[in-house]
Amino acid sequence: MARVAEVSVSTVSRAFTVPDMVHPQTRRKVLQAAEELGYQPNRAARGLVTGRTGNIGVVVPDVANPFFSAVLKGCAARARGAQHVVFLADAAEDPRVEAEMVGAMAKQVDGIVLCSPRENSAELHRLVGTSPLVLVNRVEGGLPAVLMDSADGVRQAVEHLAALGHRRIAYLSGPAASWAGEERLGGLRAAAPACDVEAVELGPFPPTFQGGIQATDLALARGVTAVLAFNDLMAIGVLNRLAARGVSVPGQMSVIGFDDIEMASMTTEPLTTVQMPMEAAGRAAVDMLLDDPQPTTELQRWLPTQLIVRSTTAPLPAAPAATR
Amino acid sequence: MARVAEVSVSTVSRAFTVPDMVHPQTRRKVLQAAEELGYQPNRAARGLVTGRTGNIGVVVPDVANPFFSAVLKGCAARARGAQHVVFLADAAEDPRVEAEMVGAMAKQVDGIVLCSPRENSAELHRLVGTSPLVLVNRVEGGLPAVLMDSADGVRQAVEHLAALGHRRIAYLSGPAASWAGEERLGGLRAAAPACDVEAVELGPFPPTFQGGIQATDLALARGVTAVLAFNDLMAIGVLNRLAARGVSVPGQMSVIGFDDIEMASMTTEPLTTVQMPMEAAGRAAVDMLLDDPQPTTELQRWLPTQLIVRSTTAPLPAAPAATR
DNA sequence: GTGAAAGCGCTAACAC
DNA sequence: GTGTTAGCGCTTTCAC
Repeated sequence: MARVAEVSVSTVSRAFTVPDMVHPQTRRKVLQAAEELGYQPNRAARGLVTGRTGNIGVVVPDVANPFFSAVLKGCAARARGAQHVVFLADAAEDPRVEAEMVGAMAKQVDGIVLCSPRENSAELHRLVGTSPLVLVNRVEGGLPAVLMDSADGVRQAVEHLAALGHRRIAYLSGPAASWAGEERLGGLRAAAPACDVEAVELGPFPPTFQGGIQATDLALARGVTAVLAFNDLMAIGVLNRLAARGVSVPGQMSVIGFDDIEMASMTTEPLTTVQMPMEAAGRAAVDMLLDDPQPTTELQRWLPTQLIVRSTTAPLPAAPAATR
Repeated sequence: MARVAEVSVSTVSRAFTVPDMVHPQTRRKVLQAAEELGYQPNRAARGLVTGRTGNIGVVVPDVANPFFSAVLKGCAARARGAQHVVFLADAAEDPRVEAEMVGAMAKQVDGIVLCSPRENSAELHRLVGTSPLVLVNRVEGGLPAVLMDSADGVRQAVEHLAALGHRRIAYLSGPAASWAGEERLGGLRAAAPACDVEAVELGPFPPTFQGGIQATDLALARGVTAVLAFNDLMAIGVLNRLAARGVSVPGQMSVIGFDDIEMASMTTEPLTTVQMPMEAAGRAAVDMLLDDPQPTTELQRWLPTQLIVRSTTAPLPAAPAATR
């Protein structure tokens, strides 16, 4: 390459890294030679000497889960904008694999985004030594993190239902160990009394379609007029089971989900849901990893959630006029 | 590291790459020191000298699309099994980005899996020089590829409908440029006459929920008794529109989708669909990239598709007994 | 079985 | 502005 362009290797290097430092004419010569040869600087070799690889790692529990693939998409988009490539690790929901993958990527990336890590506190802190880390959807000690304000989402949902006249609603919780789940529960316990509604906490249930089915019968037995599910998948299960049991939505029962996976708006009854900004979270995480020159910046970045009202929520027929 | 273990760097290297070549006792010493220091060989540096990076690249048009995230998951799983890590590129449905990403990854990977590449033939062949390539869901010149037998899937679907007594069915085509679409059309044109059914080709439509809505009215106007949609997303749109227009499924109209994205089985009417082995395709692609010592192996790997019959297809009420 | 030395492709001083 | 040189962390001859 250097030979073809008739310059030294350093000039080639400079032409790519600090273009203003080489004579415009020389630069042209180099770039043209590169074009002909299809030459591109070897990023791995570059990383070896600069210490910066131009790669960022992303670890998710399951790529096929739309929640995580959305985060991943956000990461990929921002990484590309910053001329970085992303290293993906699918941890298959296994904490050990998670740690192992972080190790494997560590030396090859400038930082790692860990989505909803399943590992325990100690293990997590051990990994920090390996490579800069940013957590998504989990808080842990003093580690930088991107969080979504689930608690506020719950508040919005509860206020919405209360305004519609509902006075007794069920919350269907997801996995017990989930950080987001804790947050939501907290939000619920704060919002319910404030809105003068009674919250019936049910669960934990698996955060799946089946979990929703299972939860529905319990909710029905408790005489609530509205249901707030841990996520959209569960909410869709609820919708299904309610239909099967002849309960009309939103006539007899209002239903709200969480996450807003795309398909939730496509069911026969478009689902009222609390939207989680997953792509934005991915982007924010990469941002924190990359343009954080001074580590004194805010350690946690909170992203707002937003209630999207669709056709599965409606006023209670017997509800008094909203004058109050 | 070498100092801590009190051996030379070469011995450390050997302890990791050719363990049998070092004295068991020395090996223990090295491994133990590595454990203490949390040392792991730098894969990038290793790649520099061996020429093998231990990375494989995967580029998809859109990670958030469940079809591609499934393929990606397959790739990631197999890569991990082969001690490789995957480089992900989300091309954002843009052919130029696709090419650019291939270039960026080329020197850093042992091979690249290109999923449903949007680029033209010439560009694709140009990229081959950069790095070993395996295509998924597209055939192109003499390039190695993993394909799913869509044509056969259509045959199964048509046979199924024919056996149920349907004699006039609509096929809702997706994007005109899609290779898989061409395949399916071919399968349709072969299977329909053979099964004595009349196929009404409609479209192209966008391969989305909306596309399905749009297509439904056309299909209804053509007096068909069954519909075969380009993919599940469209099929769900169809289901929706049919419900809105008061057409009962499967009573008055049978509906079949393609892909089997997970959610298709969760709608109120679980969708009959032709299942595409997306994860398997990802695994196969990585296999072809990695354990292909002799490039004379089969160039194309065909994966079977399978019709999953669920509740959106049923016999035509007026259907004659299947004696014929 | 182990060490010394060369070199993978690149960047970063340091000269000129 | 440009060339020379050292060296990033590793593997791989080639000695011993």
